[in-house]
Amino acid sequence: MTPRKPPSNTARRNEASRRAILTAAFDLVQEVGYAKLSIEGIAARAGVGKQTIYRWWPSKGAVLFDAFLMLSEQPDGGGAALPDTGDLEADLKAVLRATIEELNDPRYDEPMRALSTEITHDPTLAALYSERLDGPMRELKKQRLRSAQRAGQLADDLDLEVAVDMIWGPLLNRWLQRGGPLTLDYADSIVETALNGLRPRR
Amino acid sequence: MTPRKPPSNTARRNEASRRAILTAAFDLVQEVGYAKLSIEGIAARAGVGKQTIYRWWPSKGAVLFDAFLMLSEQPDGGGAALPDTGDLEADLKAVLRATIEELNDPRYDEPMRALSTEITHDPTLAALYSERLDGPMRELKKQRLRSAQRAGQLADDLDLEVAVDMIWGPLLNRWLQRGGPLTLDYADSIVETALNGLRPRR
DNA sequence: ATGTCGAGACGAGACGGACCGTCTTGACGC
DNA sequence: GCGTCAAGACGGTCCGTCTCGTCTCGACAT
Repeated sequence: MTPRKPPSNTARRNEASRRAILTAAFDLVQEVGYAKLSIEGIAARAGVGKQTIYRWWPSKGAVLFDAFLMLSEQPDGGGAALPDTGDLEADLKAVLRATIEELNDPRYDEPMRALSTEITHDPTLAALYSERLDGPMRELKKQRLRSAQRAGQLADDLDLEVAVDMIWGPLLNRWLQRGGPLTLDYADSIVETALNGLRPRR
Repeated sequence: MTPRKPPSNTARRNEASRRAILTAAFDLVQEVGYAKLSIEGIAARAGVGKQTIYRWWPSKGAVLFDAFLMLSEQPDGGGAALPDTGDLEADLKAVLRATIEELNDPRYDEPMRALSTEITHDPTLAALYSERLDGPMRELKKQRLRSAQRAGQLADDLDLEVAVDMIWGPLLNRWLQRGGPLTLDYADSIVETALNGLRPRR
């Protein structure tokens, strides 16, 4: 029984193949849709042997995840902060509007749906996503809310985890479940309603 | 060229087979998971020919949808209303807690995730879901909120569509994306925060 | 009423094709 | 020489279509 090391020997790894695979996966899922995305298709599109994919990734979802990871690490040097003009409501509306436009962009819609689906059905991938992709972005959101909280614009005893869910949850849920059109007005309504609450204010 | 009627000839349809297929689909997806759910498996489990499934349903998702439809139409005579004791906050907490316990129930978790995934990737199925399953439930929610609105417990100019999203969206999104544990405390926090808003109240 | 008959739905499963995940080959680079 | 690489063969599963022989049903004639 050979011990068979885990595939952590990343030294000899071909970086060009890795990038080609991730790019092919992202492009393919957008073109053919989640249901018809296959490892064979990714390998063919990337000009790569199937074994090269199976050697380095445990599942289709893991490939997709790394594709997103590559895109998210690409821009500047790390995490740009959310806008902080002092006007919390305007800042949140701007961010939510941008999110909506990204979700409505056909280049990202299908790939993100695919990743969401993999996360839905794979707790391991979900943990990875929570740590590497959603986590940092979520931290930025909480940071912006904390700033507002210090300025007295948010309740002192507010649970920021819940607050983030209250603002982005409705949006993401409507998008994933196709519960209605994602319009800019909708973004504004969410922000206003979240900030003011459902009860009458006088 | 024979006119060949559309398959609306439901008269000759075998009701026993239909029920066996839907039951098998629901049970199987729970046992083997969404990824390994196959038409062949459903047919075998139901003791039915594959063609009988392909004859009446256009996709695996449609079968799953009908399985949920059968379960939802099973209980009493239609739509039981949401509790209305006059205490909106308590009523909403009770409903959300019940929802959480259902989402945490392993008998329903996997099947509902599967249906959600199909909806995510199939707009036709999403429309059907919105009309036949989510729609009626959503109507009950709005009805309860309207009652509270008339009692002056909710803002007069509140958009009830947005309000429903604000209350149930965060919960469903956290569940689907595995963004954290679904606890009863979380349900309470959502309700309280949604009602009061993020801003300080004085 | 009773018998005949055609149309469909039915269970079963054969069929070609797509993709799975593993394994083998020979070339290349460290 | 050893591990990765591209390429692709391999057995297996499931796809969606199709072909069987059986059955149930309704229409029509007797």
